[in-house]
Amino acid sequence: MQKTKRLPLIEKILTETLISSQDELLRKLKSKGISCTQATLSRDLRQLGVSRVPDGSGGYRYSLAEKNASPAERETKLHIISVISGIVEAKGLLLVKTIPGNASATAFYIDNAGRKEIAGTIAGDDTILVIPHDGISRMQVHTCLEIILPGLHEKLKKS
Amino acid sequence: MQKTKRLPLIEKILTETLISSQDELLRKLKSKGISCTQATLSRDLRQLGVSRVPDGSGGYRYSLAEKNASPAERETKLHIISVISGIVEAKGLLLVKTIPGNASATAFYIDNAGRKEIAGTIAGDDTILVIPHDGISRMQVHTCLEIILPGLHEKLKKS
DNA sequence: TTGTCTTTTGCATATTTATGCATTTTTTTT
DNA sequence: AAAAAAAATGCATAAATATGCAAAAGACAA
Repeated sequence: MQKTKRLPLIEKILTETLISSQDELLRKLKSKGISCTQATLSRDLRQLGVSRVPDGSGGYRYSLAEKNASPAERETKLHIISVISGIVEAKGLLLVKTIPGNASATAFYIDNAGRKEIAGTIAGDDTILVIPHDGISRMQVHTCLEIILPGLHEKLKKS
Repeated sequence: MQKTKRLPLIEKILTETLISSQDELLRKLKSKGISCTQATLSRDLRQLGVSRVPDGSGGYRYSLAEKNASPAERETKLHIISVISGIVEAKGLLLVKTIPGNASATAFYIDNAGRKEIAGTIAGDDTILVIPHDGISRMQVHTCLEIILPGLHEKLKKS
């Protein structure tokens, strides 16, 4: 399944390059070894929350919401990612492990992302319990976290 | 020419209502007495810098850049508008009059809008000189200012 | 493993959005 | 005021994007 590779790559491309159509993105992806159809991209972009904004000179560009985020916010995100040591699943819930003392800041960050997939979080000292809403699948939670904190899924401990 | 009424109305509608397609916006406009075609709307939205963003539940919505702006920023805009007493044209340039002492803050605001139509501004105590780039028509400058500070054109002193 | 259920994906196509061109309206110049 | 230039707009259509449906791939439980 390509999606777990594709989404992060799309995010990366969008931050590094000026993309103005899905076909253009499609070609960029292919040149990096990932190929799919425009239909799939359309769905990916929606899932990633990517918006299409006028570029001010007659064209359009695709833009990650982050672009509008302040440098401080981007900083925070990187910090949060660096502080997470692993993810494990148990009882249909998700446990995010951080280095000691960082759980509550991380939980706060996740809460504030405002994703409707997540009902809430409970943080100890180095562990966060992420509670998904009813009807949200494990897969949806993963994708959701991947959107909030790209690259996170690589820290998933398989059971 | 409807455009001077249409653009501000579009902005108003977008801040008040959730719009998810140009046709929907078209109908809303018609219900408020302004009618045009989808083609015109497409051009308007581009000019206003309106972007189309995933709404997080499978659909899309049109969003003014402002939506992403902080409340403080919106506050500032309202304040700036309230402080402008009039606009006059002279020698192909634009003079914006403010209440005394407010010119430089206003000029700063205009500069920071980052519009390419405007080369720069010079502020005194209660007057700002707005200098458009070569090749930018009076009309373009007006529209540009209308985008930065909606409602402004009503303060234009006819010559 | 086998069958069941969920997710991902492509294909074909519907829907939506953008645009070239011609026309009308507005602005600017003479 | 008349002529010339620029801008706005609609129409028809091109281009881009989204989506229903079916097939394939993967996850999961028994």
